[in-house]
Amino acid sequence: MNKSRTSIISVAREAGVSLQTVSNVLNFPERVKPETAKKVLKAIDKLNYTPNLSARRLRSRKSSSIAVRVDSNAPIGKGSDGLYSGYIQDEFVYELVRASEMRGIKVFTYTCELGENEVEKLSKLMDSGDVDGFILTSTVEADPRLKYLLDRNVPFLSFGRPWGSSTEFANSYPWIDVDGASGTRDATKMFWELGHRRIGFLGWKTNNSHPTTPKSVAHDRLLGWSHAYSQLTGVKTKNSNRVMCELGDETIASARASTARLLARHPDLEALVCTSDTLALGAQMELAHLKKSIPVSGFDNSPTSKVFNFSSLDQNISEVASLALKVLMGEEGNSIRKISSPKQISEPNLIIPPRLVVR
Amino acid sequence: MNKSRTSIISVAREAGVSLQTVSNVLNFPERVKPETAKKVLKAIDKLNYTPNLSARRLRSRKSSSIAVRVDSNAPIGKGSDGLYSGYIQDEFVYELVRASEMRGIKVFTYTCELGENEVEKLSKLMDSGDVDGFILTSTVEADPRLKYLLDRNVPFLSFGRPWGSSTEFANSYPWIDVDGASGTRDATKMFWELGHRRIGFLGWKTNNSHPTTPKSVAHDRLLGWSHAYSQLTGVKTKNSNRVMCELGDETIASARASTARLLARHPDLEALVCTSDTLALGAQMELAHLKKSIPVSGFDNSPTSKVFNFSSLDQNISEVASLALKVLMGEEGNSIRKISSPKQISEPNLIIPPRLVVR
DNA sequence: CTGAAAGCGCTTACAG
DNA sequence: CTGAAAGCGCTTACAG
Repeated sequence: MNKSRTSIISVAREAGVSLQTVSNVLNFPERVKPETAKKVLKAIDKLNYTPNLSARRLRSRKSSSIAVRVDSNAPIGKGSDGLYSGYIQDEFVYELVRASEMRGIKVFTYTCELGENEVEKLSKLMDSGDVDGFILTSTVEADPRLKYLLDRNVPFLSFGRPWGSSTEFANSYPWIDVDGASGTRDATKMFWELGHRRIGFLGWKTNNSHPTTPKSVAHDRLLGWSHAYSQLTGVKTKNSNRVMCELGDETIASARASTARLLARHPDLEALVCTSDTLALGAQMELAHLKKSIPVSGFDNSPTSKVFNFSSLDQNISEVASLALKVLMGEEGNSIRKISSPKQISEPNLIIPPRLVVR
Repeated sequence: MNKSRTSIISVAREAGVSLQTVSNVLNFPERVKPETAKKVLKAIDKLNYTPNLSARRLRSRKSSSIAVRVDSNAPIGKGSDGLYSGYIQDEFVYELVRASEMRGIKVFTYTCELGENEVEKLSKLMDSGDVDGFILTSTVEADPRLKYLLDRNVPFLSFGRPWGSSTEFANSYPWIDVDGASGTRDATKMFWELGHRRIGFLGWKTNNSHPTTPKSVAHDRLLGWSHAYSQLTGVKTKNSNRVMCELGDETIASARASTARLLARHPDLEALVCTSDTLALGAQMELAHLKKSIPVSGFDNSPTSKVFNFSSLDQNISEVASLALKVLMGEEGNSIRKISSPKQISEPNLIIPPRLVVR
């Protein structure tokens, strides 16, 4: 275990240079003459030297670390509104850790159970010097985390846009999100191009009465189908679409009931765009039960969609994760930059279209 | 942002004591007179002081942190043998982080894609002083991680016992696991007590020809049903059980085919114990297709089992996680202890029986 | 039980 | 481009 004794001093001695030169090779290679650097790197390799990151963090006053919350999938209806499946959440954490490794930063995880004060946890993580910023998921309107982070000018990014406009933070913080409308639009067009003409929609309940700007994930995905279908059929009346659409809960049972109702009204239905893989599975089951064979599409491209072989929309979580870090850290490098003026965020770039996977 | 300037010095000044006393209050409260401690705590509270953990780690030479790998669920057949579902893996990470918070330690996450050298990553994490130990999942025979960790005397624990006996590490490292046999036994007994007499089994393929000691997760769960059913029926011949059993892959399609074959041979089947929730779902679907109504049970108590309303076996991941830390850190405290003699591990305590959830 | 000093291993000014 | 000094904020010996 003499490795733990290998410090920058031994490397400097081995290479015949000063401590500072070794430090420069590690942190500012461009400041060091190539041949000197080579000597140092050789010594590092020979001694199998790894910098002590606590010392580095203490002195440099930056942790090169971020924190992300991990949630349990055990309770049904987790997260802000129970709409995001655990699959996406867990993939996001994985891709975030992966992207962070490529950027040379570390990811701390923390949890927050019902009733716990998450702001206090964020605050401790910051004040202890362990993290330089946060990645938020499942934000809600007037989220106390947003207020805390904005007030203290703590760098962060939210995966998920601010829905609703009543919140004071509506467009004042950095976020990245997946373009739900673009996804259901693509699915609708795909079915149309395959020759299907009666294309229905299965979605989640939403309280909004069809304004043009989406007010929730549920509404966003509904609008994608609605607009695309109106455009394709040339029928502009909202109601004509509405009757080909059923909204319910994120459960198999709800999806089956919705599908049954939809087919009762429209026995000539030819395809079904669904807001989630769960709903698509429910629809597929009900269709099988009714001996009908029409294609369905889901959302998330989860293992479920692969196993049950229906088309789905891949959220490109890997790209979302690396873009998240780009917002936090800039084009490259491994420093989390202070966000002094959130208004600089170029929002149009932060809505990622999902990728249609046809099956 | 003057909070970042709040150091132990300001606290000491505020409380009118020396630095060391403040440090003692934080780390060894028993060494400090109660009234002194009270003064100090008051000052800490007033100044909203949070210790700088990098400084603490640097000086004390311990990180009070562990690392765990996070995996993607995107590829089908992930992990060592594709048997553990992503659900359990992700729940385990969540529960581990949760348990760690209660112990006052932090959890770093890292990833490892195919072809990457995981040992190198472990080594960097240790040598940088960022972690004191590891939690391993999905270990395989002759796992290079085991060799590295054992050789270097790095504290670690594996979630998952060492299957197979050919490995040189077979019983020489600390692990914790779920008792698969106990689970399928309980499910079998439950069906028996409900009055069912012809209880079949759906499992994963296994290469082992029924020795008495289980050689894999697949085999372990098979034996649980097999032994319990023999005992209940009084029939000791292995073959009589064997014919009520079908083994295949962890897919819906395989489960449906197995179920169809089983029912063809045994039209009088009354219940079906399955090795996983996926298999149970497949069985349930095939049974519905054949208009049969017999109960099935699965394994993991995943959301799938809840949604499709069949009995399942909860792996008690929360308990597994806190026991994992107990192995690493002892009964209480927040220090990861060096494992000098692995033989001390009391293995019988490390197999956790799953909890049968009847639906 | 409490205090003054040393030092963990780096990086950051500051000189040359 | 390189070097000698200072110091990040703690905890750990070591005295009293």
